[in-house]
Amino acid sequence: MGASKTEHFSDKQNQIAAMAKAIGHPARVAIIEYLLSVDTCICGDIVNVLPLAQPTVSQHLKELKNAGIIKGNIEGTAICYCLNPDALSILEAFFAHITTHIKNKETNCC
Amino acid sequence: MGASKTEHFSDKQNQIAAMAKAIGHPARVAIIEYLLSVDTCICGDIVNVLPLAQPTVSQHLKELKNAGIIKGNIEGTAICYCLNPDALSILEAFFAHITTHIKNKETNCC
DNA sequence: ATAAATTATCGTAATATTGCAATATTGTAA
DNA sequence: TTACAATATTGCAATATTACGATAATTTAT
Repeated sequence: MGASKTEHFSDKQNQIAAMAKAIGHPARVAIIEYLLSVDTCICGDIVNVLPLAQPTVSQHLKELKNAGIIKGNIEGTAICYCLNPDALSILEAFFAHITTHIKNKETNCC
Repeated sequence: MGASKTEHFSDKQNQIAAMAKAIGHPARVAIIEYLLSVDTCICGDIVNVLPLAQPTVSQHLKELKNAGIIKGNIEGTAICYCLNPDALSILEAFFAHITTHIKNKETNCC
């Protein structure tokens, strides 16, 4: 089939999955790391930094934006892309919750 | 094409992406949450908990295992699946690093 | 040995993703 | 207006993912 059965899972699970999926590509990890490293965040820079063609980068940016990981504002002839702290905080909390609770488990059998 | 250009990115970026990708499906988020909620972690339970057929669940477990998110041991007629603290710590550190550094940024322009 | 229970694998269909060339769109400058 | 620069969209080919029925493999119990 190829289509996920999202309706069978909770909103929270779908949200975490959608954001994780958006980060699940090395180019998009690279974009996130680049946006974190610069203060001014113009997309033109990103195209030059990544080893991908401009339409491909634009597509990756679109997916990150759809998932809420980044935000973008029109800024004249360029576009200002930035990380979205809210989305990344949700992911941080999710993984912090997991690692905290793993430690408290008695039977880590494997 | 459909094939990611993994060779153009760093090992670290590929590792983060591979793990995030593995979590990028609501069924696999549900599996992780379930493994976190129980002490004994037998796969039979998971099949009953998820709204998916047994082969599909088995496939999701395989992907989580390939990405290092979970570990599995043969346990008689069942298989004991557990979360892998090492992998989840890497992700936690990645997102903690991001959220920490976002706060320190001066120009969050969007 | 046989049967039952549990998980994995195979095969296949439907759909999604990745990547890029070509082209469109939008804003700036002359 | 026209030309230029930056980003988005379209269209397409190659590949990957998702899901499940059928079947295989493995272990336990009888």
